[in-house]
Amino acid sequence: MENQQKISSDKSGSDHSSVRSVMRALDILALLNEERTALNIRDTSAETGLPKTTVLRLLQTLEQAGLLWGLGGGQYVPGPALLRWARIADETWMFPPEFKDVLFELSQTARETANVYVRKGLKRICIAQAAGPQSLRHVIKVGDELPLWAGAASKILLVNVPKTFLEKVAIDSPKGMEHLTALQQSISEAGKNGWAVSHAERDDGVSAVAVPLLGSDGRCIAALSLSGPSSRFSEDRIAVFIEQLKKSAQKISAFTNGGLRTRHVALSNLSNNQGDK
Amino acid sequence: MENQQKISSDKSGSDHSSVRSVMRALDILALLNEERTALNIRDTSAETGLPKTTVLRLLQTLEQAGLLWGLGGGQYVPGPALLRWARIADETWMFPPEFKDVLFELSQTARETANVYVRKGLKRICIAQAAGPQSLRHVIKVGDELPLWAGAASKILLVNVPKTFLEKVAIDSPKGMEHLTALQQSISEAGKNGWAVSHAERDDGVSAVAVPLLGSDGRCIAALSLSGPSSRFSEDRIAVFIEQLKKSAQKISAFTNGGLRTRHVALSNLSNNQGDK
DNA sequence: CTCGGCTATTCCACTAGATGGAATATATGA
DNA sequence: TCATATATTCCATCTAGTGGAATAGCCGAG
Repeated sequence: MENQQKISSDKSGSDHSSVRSVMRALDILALLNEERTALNIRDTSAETGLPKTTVLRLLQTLEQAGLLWGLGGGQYVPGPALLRWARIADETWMFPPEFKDVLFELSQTARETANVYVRKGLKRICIAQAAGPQSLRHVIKVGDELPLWAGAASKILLVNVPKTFLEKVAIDSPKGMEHLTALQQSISEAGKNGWAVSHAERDDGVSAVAVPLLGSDGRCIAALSLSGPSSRFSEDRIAVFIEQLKKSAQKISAFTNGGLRTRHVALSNLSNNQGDK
Repeated sequence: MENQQKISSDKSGSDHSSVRSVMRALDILALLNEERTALNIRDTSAETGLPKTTVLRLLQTLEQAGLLWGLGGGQYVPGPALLRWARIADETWMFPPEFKDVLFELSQTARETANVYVRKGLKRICIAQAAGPQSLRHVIKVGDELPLWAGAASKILLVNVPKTFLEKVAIDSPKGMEHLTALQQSISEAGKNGWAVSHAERDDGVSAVAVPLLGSDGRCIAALSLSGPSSRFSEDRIAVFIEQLKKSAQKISAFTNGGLRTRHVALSNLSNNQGDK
């Protein structure tokens, strides 16, 4: 469970067009995770709501592409082509070692999980993380997509976006449009304070604190957050977290010259995909 | 160049069906590699032969899925969803550390690149490798797909496959069906000897030696090879290589109990996807 | 060994939806 | 400013993906 990330359900700003079969195929692929490492036709069909015939065809296609490896008997496991993508992903999204160091250090001193998120359409995506040392910890993995309508990091990422976009975010939330005012409220606070907190907004019992990572132009390019069980996020600890986060953010800005970048693209270029032109 | 790996051109045994648009989308994605980390419409259109309109739509679809990240202005770079794939790939295709150790050791003592290949349809795929120490070396990356009609490793992987399958392999080669007899010849030799060599079969100036990795049932589940410039593959060095390869293969068999496996699937299960039932 | 239930796989008529040519907008540079 | 090259939108056409139904294949129970 937990994996409700049907990609195609991403009714984002530019949801039009998009080749259906491709989306479907990728949705199927997205069912895989660390626990679920094999797909069969019946379950896949049930989980996607697609007719078995269609599922079969798509699975076969993915197999031919090497993304899945068919074991026969309707069993499909992650295929070797993924290794190629892994290489490219690691290559492209490789951050300077200092970056990881700072993240790790932060997770250790705060004793909570540290994450970095960027905004993408109506989602935020975890692009880096360091797990906290405690056995009860918040687990988010690199590459995971989370909604933008909840969480401390979201508030940071939404500072200064046009209202039209906020409306889309609100619609995406369970409460729908009613969520808009609350959203605006907390975002403007985040903008004023330079940090944001959240308690059980998406998951029960999970709290988080986040601060922005700023580019050289002063614009927010990503959010740095600490998250864990609400029981460990008391008022005073949060104050401490904020200081630690700010310190870490500063360190990162320092060695990146305000230009956190992937292997080939400055991250600041990436924040322009909202649906606004 | 070098990257002629149009996935859809894989007219393998079960080439039927396959959703075209999915294949096309993945073909486009496959244009990316470590050098080429951005796609625009014109080039992509030219390289795939697809009309620009179609390319645009597919790129947008891939963007929505998070596999590409649109920078605007027709520029697309690898997206964060790849990170998720990378995680799954690493998780699934993780081999025991000893395996890598043996590979590395082999590459150092032989001073050539060591690779492990498995067969998949009409291709062989590199699933592990350790680069040789010399500056002039043969470079194959994990995840790369190579043809089955050439190379020492191919011969090893094709021992004991039905003739009908060999015919398909031959057809896949540049020489077509004429290649069949030569293929059968070298394969039967490989079967007898327990090793195989190749000189400039696919790339000019590249030679290789390969031996099988055997499963507990004695069946070949993968090929272990050393490859490099032909100038360093003289008769006597080859003899040495064979010994080193055999020794390494034995070590691997030892700690894997003849059951080299990915995280969730024994590799021996994977060799059944040929087109034979 | 056979039957019953379950799942994968093949078949095929239908039409949703992908396609791509042409027109338009946008950026770049002279 | 115009010229050129590229991205992007539009829409009539008809391919090719779809999914319901029928078949084949696989256990496990009786």
